Formats: sequence, structure tokens, C-alpha cells
Amino acid sequence: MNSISTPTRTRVTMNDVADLAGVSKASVSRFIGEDRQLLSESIARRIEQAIDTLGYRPNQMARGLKRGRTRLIGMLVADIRNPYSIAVMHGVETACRKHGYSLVVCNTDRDHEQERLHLQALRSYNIEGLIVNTLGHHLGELRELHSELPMVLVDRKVDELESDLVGLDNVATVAQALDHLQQAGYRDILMVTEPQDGTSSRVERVDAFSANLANRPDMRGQVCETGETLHSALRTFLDQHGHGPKALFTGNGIATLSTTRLLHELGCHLFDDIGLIALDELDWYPLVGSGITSLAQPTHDIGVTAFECLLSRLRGDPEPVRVYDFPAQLIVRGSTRRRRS
Amino acid sequence: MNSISTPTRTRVTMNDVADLAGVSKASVSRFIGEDRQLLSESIARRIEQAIDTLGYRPNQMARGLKRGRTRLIGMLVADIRNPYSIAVMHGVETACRKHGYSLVVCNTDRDHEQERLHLQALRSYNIEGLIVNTLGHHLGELRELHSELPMVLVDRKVDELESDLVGLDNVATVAQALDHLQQAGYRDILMVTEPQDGTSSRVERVDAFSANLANRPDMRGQVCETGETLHSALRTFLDQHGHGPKALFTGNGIATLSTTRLLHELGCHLFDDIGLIALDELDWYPLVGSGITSLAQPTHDIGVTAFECLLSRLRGDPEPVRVYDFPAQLIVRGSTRRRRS
DNA sequence: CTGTTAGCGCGTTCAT
DNA sequence: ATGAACGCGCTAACAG
Repeated sequence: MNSISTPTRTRVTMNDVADLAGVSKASVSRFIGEDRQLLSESIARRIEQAIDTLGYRPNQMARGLKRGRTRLIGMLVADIRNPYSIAVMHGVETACRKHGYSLVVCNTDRDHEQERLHLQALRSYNIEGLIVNTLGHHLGELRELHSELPMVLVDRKVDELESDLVGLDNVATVAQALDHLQQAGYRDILMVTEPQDGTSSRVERVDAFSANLANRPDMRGQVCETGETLHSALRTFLDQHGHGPKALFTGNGIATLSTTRLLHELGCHLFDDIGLIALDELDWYPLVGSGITSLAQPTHDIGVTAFECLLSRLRGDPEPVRVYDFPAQLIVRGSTRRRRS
Repeated sequence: MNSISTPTRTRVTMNDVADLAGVSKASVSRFIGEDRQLLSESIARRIEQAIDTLGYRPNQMARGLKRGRTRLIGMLVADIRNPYSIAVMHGVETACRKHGYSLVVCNTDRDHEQERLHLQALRSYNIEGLIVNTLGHHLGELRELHSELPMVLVDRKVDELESDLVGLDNVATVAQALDHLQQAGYRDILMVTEPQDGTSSRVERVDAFSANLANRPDMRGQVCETGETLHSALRTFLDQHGHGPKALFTGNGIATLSTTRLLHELGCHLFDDIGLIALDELDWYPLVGSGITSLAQPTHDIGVTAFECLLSRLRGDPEPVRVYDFPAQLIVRGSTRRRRS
């Protein structure tokens, strides 16, 4: 048995197979490629035999070098610890596997410099396509890449980058949220968003919030951000009077977590003192207080669609840029079942 | 501007750079490699110039083909939606990035056949090392791979595979849990585990639980599994009498989620009716009832260590197989602050 | 210091 | 139906 520390055995190559089978490399190549039907029965059998006595596996990198197909897809993620990103990634990975692709995951931790490094790395791996879920600064690098391979944006638009986009229908979803809140009797709404920072989905949600409320004269809306100021913003909101029952609308999972934590610390009785509807569904929402009402994104489908979109481009789909807007699904829990007062 | 759908521009190659700079490929190779100091000032400048007017990036695959170094690490994960796996992956990814490696993530969704397919794919990509967090059936493929490259197991041992292992010190952690429960006044403990299925960490935790309780005559312990039977097991446990204050001990994040959900459905007043200590820390633990006491694994460190272990092997570390046992950190919350009765 | 040459593992003509 | 020869983009061994 070989030692752990010295994995020294050299990989078995196409030549080894050819030698053992007593044929040429070309025949082996045909066998593992699409041209298997061009081989005689006897030679095919000998090759097959040789392949599995040797445990031969074609080297995808060498193939890629020649044919330009590495069966590798890159995914650039801003925050791998965001449940949304994970869920989408799971969808992407599933689709990849189904079609024989593998996934190179690059997490930037919201750092622009890391994003640049990752983009450079990805370029060097001959990936066939790229899924982008970041702010997309470094337009130069992105364009460079986009001129070489198909790209699809997830959740976040990137200005001046003409690319397919798959994400949530933010306008419709915000409308859904406000419809539900209004119907449940809430009148004074505070939206909590992560700092927008040019993240298109956040901007769209906040804009849709304001625009939509303009058409609901009996409701009032305000917006605040997560971070240092959230604590005082919440406190102020809770102390205000006169605009009717209050509810919070959190713009994504992170915002929901921060907000719920603070409510908890502020000693709110969740959710009798105040309503809450959250964009994004997390598995612990049923467990907090009387349960958190949410608008679930079809994250798995979003991931699958992103990959399939890429695949279609790889196969030469010449259509102009497409936008996939998915709807959200409302899940009603205790946080919007207003107590009769 | 080129059309979205036809990313046709061929990649700029080392030859292009050499031509533009009026030098040989070898010089360009030296420039981008370790041998830059062997170049004259003037030629280096010309190459540099050519590189960034052309936007040249070396093709890592071609380099890998020649040198055997692809700067690619594979990670095989059983369940990408498990928060533990994500957290470890984040650590791995961070360490990868720091050392110029990229990560190919393979999720098996607990499916043996998918595991096999992924292993085959990974072999074809000339990855330099492999991090394994699955059951590791398909011993054959694993051994094959292990004979070609360094491997490190995370959290789960694989029988008959001699490989470095990084994970939690399960025995010490279980002791910590029981110490805490005992000290907090609990006497009747039900451990909830996911089905063991030969997963070493689960087996170790359950075994440690039983063994440890054997030395605590005033305490009683039982074990049950998540799934269909959990509901009735919990109900039975709650209805039992005579062995003193009751607490649950959940063996990982998934078990905690299932258990808490059921307690919620059963109408328990969390956590006055029953204590709870959870192995693994999740971000929503503070929010449920009076908060869930947990034993946090140093997941980030585990991931980083896994990668660094690999790296050390890649650099020729000849030491025998190592096992890294990390300690857990106790975080006390309301779920083990027993109400005076 | 620099260029020439020969592969790395494989796909693809082009003959045969 | 099969094999020989060349090249993918790059590194390494050898000259000079």
C-alpha cells in the first residue's frame, strides 16, 4: 500500500490504453468521444477492456485545450453565507450535474479586490460560462470575459453590461407585500433594507416600495437601513403614534435576521407589538414568535434557469438579451395576523 | 460592440504576446513564471506592455498540462444546504483564495450515484487535492484518487481510507454538553440525532453520549432519530415522569431544526417545559423562545485547516496521517436556564 | 540573458 | 475502419 504522503503514481494516459490494447491513440480517442460507431467491434472491445483494467479517465483539461470545452462553469458570488446565494447555488449545481458540468465557486466576501482576483482566475481556467451574483465592479474584466464566453447575471443587474438576467420580479413582489399588509390592517410601514450600494435588486425594491405606497393614501411608508442606525430607527418607529397599526417589511434574509434580533433585544412581544413580512423564506421563520410571514423566492428555479440560460447560449442561441422575472410566493404566518385591538 | 450571443473572439495567447513584443514564447513564459529575474529590463518592459495592451491571461489549463499544477482544489460535499457544510466551505474558500487556488464544489445531495459521478469528474480536472465531506462509499474511486493526490476528510471518517482528518472532538464536546446540562439541573436527557447511516461523527456522538452517561448515575439518557418517528418519540419523552428535569440534546443543526419545529407544533412553551442544548451554532438560535444554548463548532477554522493540511501535503509533508480534533465553544442561552420549580 | 526544441494529453485532419 | 502526424497553450531542457 502506498504511503499517504506520497501520492506519486502518475496518471494513466491515453497512450497507456492504446499500448495495452495494441491500437493507436486515435482509436482510443474515437472510443471516448462521439465517434465510437466508427470502430470495429473487436477493437472497441479491446479498448474498453484496457480502459477499465487501467482505470483510465480522459483528462478533461487536455480535451479542453484542444476542443475548447472544459465542461466547467464559473459562479461568482458576493456572499456565500447568504442563504439566498446558497439556495441559488444549489439549483445551479443540480443543473450542472445533470448536464455533465462542474462548478467553480468563487466567493468575493463583498470585497472588490477579491472580485477582481477571482475574475482573473476564472479567465485562466477556460470555463465555458459564468454566472454572476455580485456588484460587478471591474467592468473591464467582466466585459473582457463576456467577449469570450456567455454570462448570466443573477439577482443583480450590472450597469452597462448587456447580459441575460434572472431574478425576482421585484415590483410585483413588493406590491404583493403591501397588498397583504394593507389587507391585514397595517397602515404604517417601515421597510428595512441592507445598504443599497448600487445593488440593483435592493434599489428596485426600495423604489417599488415608495412608488407603490404613493397609490395607497391611507398608508404611510418609511425606509431605513441595516447597520449601526437600525437600532435607533426601529425604536423611533415603535414610538411614533397616529398612523395606524405598524408593520415592518424586510428586504431580504439578512435584513430579517438583523431586524428580528433587534426587536428581540428591544423586548418586543413578537409579533403582537408590530407586524412583519419578510422577503425571502428561511427555514427558521416558523419558529420565531408566532412565525414570520414571508415572500419566498423560487431560488432553486432561479439557479436552474441561470444555468440553462447559459447552456442555451453555449449551444448558439442567438436571441437578444433576456430577462427572467420570477414571482414570489406568499407564506402567511403569525407575524401578519394582527391581534384585534 | 459584439453581440451578446456570439462571444466569438478567440482568446489571446502567449504567442500573440510574444509576437507583439518581438520576443520568443520562452521569454513570455519566463515573465509570467518564477523566472522573471532572468530577463533583461528592456525585454521585460516590452512583454509587460504587450501583455496589458492585449489583456493577456495565461491559460491555467495549459500550464497544468505541462507542470501538473492546476491550482484547483476539489471539495466533495454531501449536503450543500447544511449550514455546517457551508460554513466549512467558506473557510476552505477563504484559504484557497489566499493561496491562489480555486475551488471546484461538488454536491452529492446524499446520493451515492452522484458521488460516483462527481469523483469521476474531479479526476478528469487534474485537481491538486480533494476535501471530502461525504459518506465516502465508492471506496475504489476514492482510493484511486488518493493514490494520485492528497486528500483530507472533514467531519466524517471513511473506513479503510488512510487520510488526514479534520473535525470536532466529539467525545469532549458531548462531555461538555452533559456537564452543562447536569450543572443546570437537568437529569433526564433525550439525544436527537439524524439517522446514523455509518456517518462517523454521528456514531461517535451517540456512542460518547451513552458512554458518558454511564458515569453519571443520577442522570438518565435515551437516543432517538429525526424523521417520521421523532414526533412520537418526543411526545413519549415529554409524558414520562420521575427522572427529574428533562432536556434535549440535538446532535447537529438539522436535528435542532426538526426538533424545535416539533416542540413548537406540540405546543411546548420554549423553553420552560423542557431544556435544549444544540450541537452546532446557527444564527437564529438567539431568536427562538428564550434562545437556544449551543456548542459552536469552529467551522471556519475547520475549513481553513482542511485546506492548509492539503497544502502541506502538496508541498511534500511526509508525516503520517494526522487527525485534527477541534474543541467546541459553549454558548449559554435561555434553553438551559432552568426555571426554578 | 535569450531563442529553439520537445513534449504534457488529447482531438483532428489526412492518408491508408 | 485505422494509424501517423500535427497542434492546442504552455513549460522545460538545451544551446548559444
